[in-house]
Amino acid sequence: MGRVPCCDKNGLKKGPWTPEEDQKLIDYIQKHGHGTWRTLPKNAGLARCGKSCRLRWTNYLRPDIKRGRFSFEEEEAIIQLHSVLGNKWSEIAARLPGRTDNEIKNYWNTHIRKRLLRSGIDPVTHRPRIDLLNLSSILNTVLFNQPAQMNTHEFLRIAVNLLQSQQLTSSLVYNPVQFNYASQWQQNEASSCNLGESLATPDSNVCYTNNNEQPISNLLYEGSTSELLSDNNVYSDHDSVLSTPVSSLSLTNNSSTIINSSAEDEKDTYCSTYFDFQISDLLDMIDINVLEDDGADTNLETYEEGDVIPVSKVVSSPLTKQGNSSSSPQLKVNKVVEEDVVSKGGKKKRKTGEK
DNA sequence: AAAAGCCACAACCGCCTCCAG
DNA sequence: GCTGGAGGCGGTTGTGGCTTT
Repeated sequence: MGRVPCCDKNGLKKGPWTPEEDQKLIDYIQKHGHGTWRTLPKNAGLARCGKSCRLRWTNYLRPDIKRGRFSFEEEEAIIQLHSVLGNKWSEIAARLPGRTDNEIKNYWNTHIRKRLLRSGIDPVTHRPRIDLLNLSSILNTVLFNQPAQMNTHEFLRIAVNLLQSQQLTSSLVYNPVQFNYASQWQQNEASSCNLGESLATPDSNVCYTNNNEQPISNLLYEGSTSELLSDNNVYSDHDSVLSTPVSSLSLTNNSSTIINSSAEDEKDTYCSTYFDFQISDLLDMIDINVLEDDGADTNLETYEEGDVIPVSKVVSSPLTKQGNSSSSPQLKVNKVVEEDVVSKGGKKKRKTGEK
């Protein structure tokens, strides 16, 4: 009773496939089909087990496999499908023609998952991470019980989470779609920017740059969702996207965007900056301005990374606010977000985008 | 130039379900 | 109805290649 074992593990080759082995497998399947994988290796003259042949074919050699970088649409689909299906890679792959479950799984683990984590999103639940949200209570404790000092990183980490936790549902930061426009931007070589629904924030929430002049919707090219952006009151200081690589950030209590400018020849920098825009990244890269007393710009003090900020002083007075913003507390980040160039292999190159 | 660090991904491992025997 | 192999699937790891030091 029972069947012949799939393969005798003794003497069967393991490890990377050689071009010769690949060609044997391709030739055999093109002529005969794969049939039963158990018998295929012997018939094809391969010293591999059937399972290894099946994986090699389905994950790599199959002619309908789409190789190369995941597109914006594919990345968006993966995130959305994962939020519904979880780690059902085969089901996700079934909805992405030409992509294998293995490829999607790898892409998730090496790219998307890390980005979600860095932005405070639990990659399993697609919701804000509880451990980060709890920082708001820590901040309250600091404020009301023991005025203390902490460095820039600690302060920002707490303050940002406090502000965001007040408006979870509409917060860009907690919407995984935030990555979409980064990818879109990169895909189109800085010629378009799809901010997506996640930027559709209430009218009262305003993001500003140093020189509020142009709505950021003016910067958008094809693929933009202008109808969602028209009331967002997100501004930049130039009117052309090609000459306005965005490289700094403003935060409000429930919306955010990247704002600033640099030279046209820095399009790649622009892309990279967008691509890696994360709140948590910013904490390592920025200066902040804090109003001393009544909100007047002249009273701004600039803190450098690593500086110690008296938290009680900062939060007891209004955080930086400009223009016709709402009365919500704001934290204004004036300085540069460094680009984070993703390299092929090896460490990431991190250059300063500071002008 | 060499060593170390790091990343991406192909491939393997082990478990589960299905179904032939 | 039971057994155990095939196929499918998700998790994990090994390794080549690139960057940094």
